[in-house]
Amino acid sequence: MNLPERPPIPTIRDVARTAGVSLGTVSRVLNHQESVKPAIRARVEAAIKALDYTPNAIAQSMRSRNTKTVGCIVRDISIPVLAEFVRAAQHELDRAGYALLLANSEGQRERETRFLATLSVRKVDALLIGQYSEGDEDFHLMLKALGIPVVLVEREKPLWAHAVMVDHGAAVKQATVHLLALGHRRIALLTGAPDLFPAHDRIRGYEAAHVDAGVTMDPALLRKESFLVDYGYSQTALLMRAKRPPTAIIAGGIDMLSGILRALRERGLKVPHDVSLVAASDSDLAQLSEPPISVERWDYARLGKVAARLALDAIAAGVPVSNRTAKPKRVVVPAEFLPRASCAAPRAWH
Amino acid sequence: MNLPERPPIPTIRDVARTAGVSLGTVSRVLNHQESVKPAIRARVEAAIKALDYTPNAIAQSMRSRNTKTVGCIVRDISIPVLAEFVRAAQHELDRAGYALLLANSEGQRERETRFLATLSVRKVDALLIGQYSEGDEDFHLMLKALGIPVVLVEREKPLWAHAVMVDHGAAVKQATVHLLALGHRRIALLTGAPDLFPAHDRIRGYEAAHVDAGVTMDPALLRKESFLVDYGYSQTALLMRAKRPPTAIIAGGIDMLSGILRALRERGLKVPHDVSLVAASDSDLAQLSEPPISVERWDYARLGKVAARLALDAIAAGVPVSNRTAKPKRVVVPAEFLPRASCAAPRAWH
DNA sequence: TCATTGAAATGAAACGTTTCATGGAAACGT
DNA sequence: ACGTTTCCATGAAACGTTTCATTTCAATGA
Repeated sequence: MNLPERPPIPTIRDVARTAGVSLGTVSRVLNHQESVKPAIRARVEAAIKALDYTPNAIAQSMRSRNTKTVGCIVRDISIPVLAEFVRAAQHELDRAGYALLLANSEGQRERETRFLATLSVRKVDALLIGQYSEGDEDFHLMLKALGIPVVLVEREKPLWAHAVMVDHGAAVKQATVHLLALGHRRIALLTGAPDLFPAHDRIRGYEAAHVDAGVTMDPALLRKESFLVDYGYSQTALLMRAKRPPTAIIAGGIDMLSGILRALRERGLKVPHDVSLVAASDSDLAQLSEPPISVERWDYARLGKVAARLALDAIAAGVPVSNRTAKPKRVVVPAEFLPRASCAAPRAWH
Repeated sequence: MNLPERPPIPTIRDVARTAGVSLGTVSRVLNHQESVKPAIRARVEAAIKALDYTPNAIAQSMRSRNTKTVGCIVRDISIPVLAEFVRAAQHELDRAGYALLLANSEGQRERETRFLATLSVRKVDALLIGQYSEGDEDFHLMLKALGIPVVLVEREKPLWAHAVMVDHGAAVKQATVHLLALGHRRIALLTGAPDLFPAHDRIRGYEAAHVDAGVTMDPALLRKESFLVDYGYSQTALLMRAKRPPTAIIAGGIDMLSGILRALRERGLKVPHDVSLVAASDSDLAQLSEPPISVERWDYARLGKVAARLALDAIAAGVPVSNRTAKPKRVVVPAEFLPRASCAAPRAWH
């Protein structure tokens, strides 16, 4: 019978006993590295080695009231740009000894709130989140109630939170300017609800370019209801079968490109012959399409790294909320328009 | 001065006091739901509501010695197939009240071992891992030392661990049969080191198809050193400039397609005119390429779901390792070959 | 030489749960 | 009415740390 008993995991108490010192001393050797005589320190370290002791992070968290863990809620980890974000954030957190607790909101408020509760219970030290909607005051209160630093990803509200965002406005403005210069006068922009930062920032760039060029916009070409790939598909299909279709389409959602391409293929439309195209993020698909697709591009990994750094800094700075000295930090990552063969003069000009 | 003091977070003790019962009773109301009189239960629940009490997960973990957390180490979360895996796993774990702690190994043994240590210290309840190398005995010992259920992802060793894998052998065999039937006699397979399951399983299918058809293989066409996209690029370039290039290429790495396409483009080679092509996973790129690329396909999300289920079941089953009654479970997710226009008869036959 | 100091080490008290050995009361059989 | 069982509820003891008020002890100054 007698099962091969797994030897009990040594505790700090065992270390203290082995080294012939007190608990407190061992603890000080482990952490603060404060005043402890070299001779004693050596004894303790020898005991640690001998027992192969590692501190129990749970017990440490229990007492010290921090978990060295950061939560992360993103819309969909399977979107390459977001995956890259998570990857970079995890890397940076890891370097600081922090772990990443991940969840997909799938763009659902209900999943977001549920996960917020989970994170609250688990006492994570900070939160990275790209929320479902920016306007929801109840949700802002829930965030505040967490009592931990919050770093918004591509969101501006609530105003008290830190945030990291991409300069979509600049990139889309460049793209629009480029298309206008090519002679396009009917440029469609497909993006999400304008209460979300990436949408209204893109719209801002889109409108600014038109205004600068003195070109009036057709409101029917500004589609602003969803970032999702299916929306890219359906709106492209809709627009291209309209009486006056656009001569160019700017995708304003990071994973919209495939939907748009599918819709165009199904109607037998050629890029850029029938319509010019700009995607909202670079990807293998954009690069290897025939022709290659122009894109809005930024440093995806940098976004994650910056978000992680904001979180770590805020944790280090201590009590964040309701401390009026601590101004929220806002970092805007630059973005640019990268023209490729998918943009050409509209057909009428040929 | 006086800062707006955040009201102290209520503990189980406060609940007990408010409800006028003992700690143990509250605990029983919260967990086991064992015998506790309806009247008392109601009092306790009222107190919980009144105080807006939520149990502290850290303290629970401390005492109950489980963290309701599962660790996950993957090569690269930014590879869509793996992202989908993680997403599905997280979803399934979440349904069971478990959180997912994520790390990228980036295919480096050093990062794997470091993260293993992190997970050990944090006392996760189980681990999902696609290791860097299968043969490493030291690493197997480290895994065993964790003392928790381990679910291998696309790996077979160590033998005592649970595992979930994809039936690459069957899919690649189908693909090879298809190509052979089209008349191809020089089919290249680009894959990873054969000590890793996805590589040797694919090789098995590749060889089986050749043997069945009585076609002898050219060992020079079997490239088995890496799953990485760069390897796809370099080997394609190499093979296509050889004296006797292959007439078909099978990608044996989930993110290799873009590298192969790039190499072909650079040499001005057309698919399927100059070379037929099969990718190792489906993707927007494969579907929207001109022509669409044939793929090995399986249910990516299912893989993650199954892995999570194996982990949860193993956790529920209790002490897993060194218990000879508990046989490791091995689940093979079916895969199939999906022919598209990228496969055609070799040029000589035209 | 003797108080005085400061540094170094100690021991006990938290942290917020779960669990377990008790205890008390109600319900039962005789 | 009395012992026995059953059912609920209790209170204290863990779990493995950190921290803080003490104690110890050697070094310092007068």
